Amino acid sequence: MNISEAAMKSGVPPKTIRYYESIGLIAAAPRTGNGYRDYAVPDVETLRFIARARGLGFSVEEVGELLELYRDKDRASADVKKLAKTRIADIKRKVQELQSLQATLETLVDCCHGDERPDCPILEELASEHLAKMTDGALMRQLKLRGRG
Amino acid sequence: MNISEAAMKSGVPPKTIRYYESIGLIAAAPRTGNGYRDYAVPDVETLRFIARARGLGFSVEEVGELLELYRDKDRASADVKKLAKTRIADIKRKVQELQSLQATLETLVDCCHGDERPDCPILEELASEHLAKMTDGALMRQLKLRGRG
DNA sequence: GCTTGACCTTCCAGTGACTGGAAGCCCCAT
DNA sequence: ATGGGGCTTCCAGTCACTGGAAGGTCAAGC
Repeated sequence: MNISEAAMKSGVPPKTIRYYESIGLIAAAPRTGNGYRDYAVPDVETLRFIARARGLGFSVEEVGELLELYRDKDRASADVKKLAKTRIADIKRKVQELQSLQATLETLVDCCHGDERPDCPILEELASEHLAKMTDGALMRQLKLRGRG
Repeated sequence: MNISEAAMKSGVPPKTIRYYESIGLIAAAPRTGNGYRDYAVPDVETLRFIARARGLGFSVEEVGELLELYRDKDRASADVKKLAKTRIADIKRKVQELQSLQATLETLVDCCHGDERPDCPILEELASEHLAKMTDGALMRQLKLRGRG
């Protein structure tokens, strides 16, 4: 089948399939006489596997590991569990971070009258030294987390 | 003061300060005789403002708006409040998304025996059609959210 | 047979928000 | 004058795609 059919059946856009091939996440598809990529049912299954794992927040690199593990008959399920647990820990950290962000913003919004008067508590808070220690910590954690979620 | 001193006082790394200048988030700093960037106290304050706003999860573009609003004497605090509220909504959505991801992963991990046996519920779930509807929805939302946090 | 339009191919560039590194000045202390 | 740190610029890379241009291919309709 053509790439667009594989895309439809797997839920992975054609561009992304080509991209996955280009980075070596999936093997290069065989070509038909006209040079078109030719996919079979197992390829679509692999793509669905990838889509699900990505949907669960695994990075492309981690998906690569999962695929290896998946194909490896002697894989230890402990490895997979470990990968999933790491992900859960990442998510928990991220959620906490976001919730403290949310609390701060909500406090700010609650203090903001929100009419046309030019003095705004949010901007004042942003400009003041007050928030500094708090958000610098948050910023640092944010910076370290970045590229991870 | 030199860029590294401004960096230390503001908590924004020199590279990042130059980057902010290059994208026009901050004005180009005046130069001393030797071509070094020369910063004053208000510049550091601006950088701290930026650092705090970024720490609160505002995108660089949004920080630009906040800075404009901050400098604009006739700004309406309603505009700022709106921006903050949008951010809160974004965060809430993201948190929910992450929590449902977490729940799914935890279910999977709980079902995974985690020993050396090669059959692993996580991989089976990933490979099966079961999870499809669930994570496809998550994937789609994920895709739409991407680049937003 | 020709056109049209929808496929497919490749490659290049851009996203956001930086970060690393190279090459090359500049300044100060020893 | 030599060393070690500044500073400057620009280029490239990160992550996971996505958009678009330029061009080849295919099936349908006239």
